[in-house]
Amino acid sequence: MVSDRWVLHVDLDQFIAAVEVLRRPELRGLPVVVGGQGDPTRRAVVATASYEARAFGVRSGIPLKLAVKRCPQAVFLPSDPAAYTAASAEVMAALREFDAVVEVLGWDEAFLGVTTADPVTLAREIHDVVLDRTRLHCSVGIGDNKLRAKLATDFGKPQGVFLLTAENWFEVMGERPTDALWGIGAKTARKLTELGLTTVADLAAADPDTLAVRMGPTIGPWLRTLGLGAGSTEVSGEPYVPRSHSHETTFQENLTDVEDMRAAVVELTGRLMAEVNADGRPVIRVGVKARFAPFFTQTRSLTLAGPTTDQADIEAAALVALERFELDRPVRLLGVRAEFTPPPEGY
DNA sequence: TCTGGGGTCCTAGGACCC
DNA sequence: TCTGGGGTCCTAGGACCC
Repeated sequence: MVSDRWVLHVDLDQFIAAVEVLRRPELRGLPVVVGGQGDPTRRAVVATASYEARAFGVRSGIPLKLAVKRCPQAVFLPSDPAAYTAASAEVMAALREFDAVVEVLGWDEAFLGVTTADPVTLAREIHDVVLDRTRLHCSVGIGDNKLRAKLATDFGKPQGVFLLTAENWFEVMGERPTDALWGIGAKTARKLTELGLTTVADLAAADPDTLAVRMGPTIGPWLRTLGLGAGSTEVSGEPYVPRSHSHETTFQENLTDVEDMRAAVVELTGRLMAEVNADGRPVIRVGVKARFAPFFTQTRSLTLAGPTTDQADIEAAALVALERFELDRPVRLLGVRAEFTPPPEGY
């Protein structure tokens, strides 16, 4: 019999830009670029660009300095995480109105595990309810597993619905490059090309043992399952248990004075402790990240003598890690990370 | 043009122990 | 004498995602 269980992937359209336009209606229809402090002369990258700005080649992740070159008339706005968190909560509340298991993936996306004979109609209802409750548009991907649902969403954008299953997998995805898959980026795609695997269909037909030798015993065979469109169907509504927290900052001017670096690490640790204390779980490991000029990143980390939430212990560990770098080079970024004890099995 | 910030998971080498 | 094998922990780095 045909199962009526489906995975839906809901993804808000240009979420951050859309939230900004909601509170500044005069910006509707204009190229809007959100990122950093909203100052395109500073070191920062684009968080989200409106569709109007994307038409000029402005995309997430590019430096603001490049964005302003490509689209000088764009409106640049500072990133306001609190506003996006609040809007996200409204979206997730709207999704929970449905008879579905909701697994939140980020500010602007979630999986829904549903049972229905008509997933397309349900997907349209989800769009309409989210729009009604939040005035934000979304797209919905429908799949017979999470991977296919996630990939389907992009074909539905904007404001659309797309269905991707075992039935149409190779028709839709077969001739696309491997990095169209969720989990394959530029580096892996290049390695696969060296193995003669350029398309999703190539990857699906590849020898798992060859992949294991070249890509690793776990990742190699897993890559082939991606090519086949296989994936988990388990949508979990369990509350998320973070494995770590971190804070990092890129300096507008590189630091060269070690005392300034120590002060930055102490400041970052202080901010980190606010979240550690909010979580109330002990820290077992502390790491420091340094990015040296021109753009070279290293990490140093250490396991604490025992699990602790003591700020002095954690700060001391961060400073020990900092001293393990060669600090006679200009530093453009410092970060501090705290790792918690792993959650018990089942999370 | 000069490259953010917050995360997750995997790999691999060396230390250490039996 | 110059040589094992397995298991686990620690650490650094890589890749990916939003």
